[in-house]
Amino acid sequence: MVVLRVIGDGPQPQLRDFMSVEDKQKPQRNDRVTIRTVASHAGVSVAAVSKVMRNAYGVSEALRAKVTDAIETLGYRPSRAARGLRGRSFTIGVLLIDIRNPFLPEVIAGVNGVLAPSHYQAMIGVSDARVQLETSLIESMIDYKMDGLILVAPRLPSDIIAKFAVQIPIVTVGYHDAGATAFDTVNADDQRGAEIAVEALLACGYRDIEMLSLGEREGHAVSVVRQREIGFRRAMQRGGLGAAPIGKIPIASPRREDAMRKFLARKDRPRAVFCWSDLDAITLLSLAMEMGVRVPEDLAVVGYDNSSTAALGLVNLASIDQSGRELGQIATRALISRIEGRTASEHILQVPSLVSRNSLTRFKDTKHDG
Amino acid sequence: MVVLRVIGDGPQPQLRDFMSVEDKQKPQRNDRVTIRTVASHAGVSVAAVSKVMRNAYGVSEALRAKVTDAIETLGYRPSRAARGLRGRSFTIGVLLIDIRNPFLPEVIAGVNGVLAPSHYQAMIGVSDARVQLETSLIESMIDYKMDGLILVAPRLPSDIIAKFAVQIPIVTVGYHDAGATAFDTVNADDQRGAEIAVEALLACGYRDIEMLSLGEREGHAVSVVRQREIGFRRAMQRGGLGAAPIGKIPIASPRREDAMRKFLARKDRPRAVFCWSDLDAITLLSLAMEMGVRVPEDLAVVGYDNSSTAALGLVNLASIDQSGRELGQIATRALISRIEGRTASEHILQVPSLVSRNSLTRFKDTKHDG
DNA sequence: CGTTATATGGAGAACGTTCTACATTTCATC
DNA sequence: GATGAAATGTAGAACGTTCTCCATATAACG
Repeated sequence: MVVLRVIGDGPQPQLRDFMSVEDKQKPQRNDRVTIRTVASHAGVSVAAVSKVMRNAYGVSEALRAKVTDAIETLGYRPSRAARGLRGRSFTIGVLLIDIRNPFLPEVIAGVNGVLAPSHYQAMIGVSDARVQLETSLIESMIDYKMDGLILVAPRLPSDIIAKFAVQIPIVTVGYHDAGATAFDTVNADDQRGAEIAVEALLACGYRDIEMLSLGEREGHAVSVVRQREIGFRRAMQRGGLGAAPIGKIPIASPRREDAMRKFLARKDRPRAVFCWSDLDAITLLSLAMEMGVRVPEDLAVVGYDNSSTAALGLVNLASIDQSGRELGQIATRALISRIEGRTASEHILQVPSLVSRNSLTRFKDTKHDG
Repeated sequence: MVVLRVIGDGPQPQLRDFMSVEDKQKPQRNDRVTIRTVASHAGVSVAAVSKVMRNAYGVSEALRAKVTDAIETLGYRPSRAARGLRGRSFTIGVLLIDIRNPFLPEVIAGVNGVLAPSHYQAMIGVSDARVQLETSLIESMIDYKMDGLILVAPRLPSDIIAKFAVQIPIVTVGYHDAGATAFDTVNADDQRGAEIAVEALLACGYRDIEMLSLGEREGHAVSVVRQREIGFRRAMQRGGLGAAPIGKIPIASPRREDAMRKFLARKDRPRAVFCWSDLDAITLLSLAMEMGVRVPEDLAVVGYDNSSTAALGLVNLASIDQSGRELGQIATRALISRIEGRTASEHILQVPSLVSRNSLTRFKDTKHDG
């Protein structure tokens, strides 16, 4: 019985009440190979098989061979759920906010690369940037008996993360709290990254430089946005340019482009801009083209993230590369280390680098008044 | 004890033998509220609390109130791992191949949107497009006792998916096997999408049209690539243009751009091209710009996916929109329906639409020889 | 061979929940 | 009040694995 439906429009099938699980329970899968099957096949006890699986002390080579042979013959795979109930589930949870963050594919690739040779598996949960949703997702991961969590650019306050870290090992990526004692942080040095951007602009001869940052909701010093602002100010001061003007792009979507258009339309628009993230920098480039602002002749632009879109010939955005892949790798190793018992916190900063492209070339004094 | 490390380069901490879990086991968390705590607090049995949690038959309002009150007072959250061992874990696994697929953020948003009001949680696993890795990830999800799986653009043969579908409810997205009886398929009508692209090109006056598709590894009729080719051929024939030339972009990365450059450099290059996916269409636009091929004057381009990058002013790619969000929603509802007991398979096709942009405008006979 | 130390494998309970069977209570009818 | 049907709440076992304790076997030494 096959149903083929074509949907152009029309009503969607109604989703029934989720809580009514009375009518049909999980069908019984009676053919699963369990630890009992293996023990029986190998002629040993269940506890012996478990000892072999856990690489526990007190297993002879003869027993190990018998059990391993039975496992291979039967194709036994332990239930992660059952394992997690008493021991380890060999699962690492990764929490992502905003799956479109250009950073993320690389981080995930880094995580998966480190875990690939192991028995660990990464499971990803995607949340919106709301404290309640993030909290709920972390709780679900704990309820799942995952062995540890990597939180990527979490928006939660430090004290809430610390409360969770009492329950489960946690490593954060893209979260600057070097004072945290209950969890680890792994970051690109976002201050240094912004400094590098400014230094590159200065080296190309620009002096009239501003930063475009993100609006007020990202108020905490732990956020990458604030860190990049700090670095921007420091590099501007160090470059002898006392003033360090920072414009804010509102978080609310319909007004972001308005703010960028206003920036581009300014009579006193600077000659160079460091934008806090590629996502916004690329939008800025698009609007600049639309409004007849030439990049880099009228406005040099440096972004942050070195996203794959930035590298497109059509976009050609100079950008700070924070190597998400390496951050993912480092975070994963740190988490495994925590799972294995380390309690002293570690805070790791990786130095970013600039990838230069056509949005940033040598400054030319090509005044275009009006 | 805080450790702060800055990494520019240098050796990474060595990852210890994962199988040696002897030295340190999961720290005991003795303060977790369990079903026993709730039962004790409410003065009822464990089974009573379980019945309330499962919304099972045979629960009085008085008992329900007592238990619900205790649950709220204690902040009880059931262990998903323990639940999955006998009943449902209320978890849906989503398997993604290639996290950069422009389709995916929308699909995930659709899935999460449907699940948000429920007790279900989506957990995502990311795999490379290799049968062994995909298989291993699906097995892990089964071992985790997830209630069902959504496979997004899987590369596995149908019979392997069917074998898994005996063990766990499965819905596929972006996988055209309308004959499958063991699992559901939810797709954009990729044939129709390609037809729409060709029809739009014809309507704009183009007659010299080719398709750029993906190379031979995507050989199965279930793949979206083949489906788009079928639609292309049909629409070309229907438009009275018998020949339906389809060029192939190799899968291997360094040679993809070579193939596109060769296409762009052809003396007999067509006046319009339908590209199988935005990812390659956007690269084609970049190379066209670099090689002085004007879009759309020399070459009109239509992509597929309506990715967010296609919408950028800098890119401005006309593209077929398959509404990943809706596909995610439909797939999720279908999966819940399967989890609740439906065994008859369903195959759902959603009609895509064209989003027109500057890469596709009215054909003008502006011959530029040489 | 006897003694001591160490290694090994298994019994039984734990982990946190769901499921089944059924004793008891409640409700409706005469 | 008696009878029968339906509703209710609980006891005990199951789910699949890990952990702890300890009886026994093995190895080393005098």
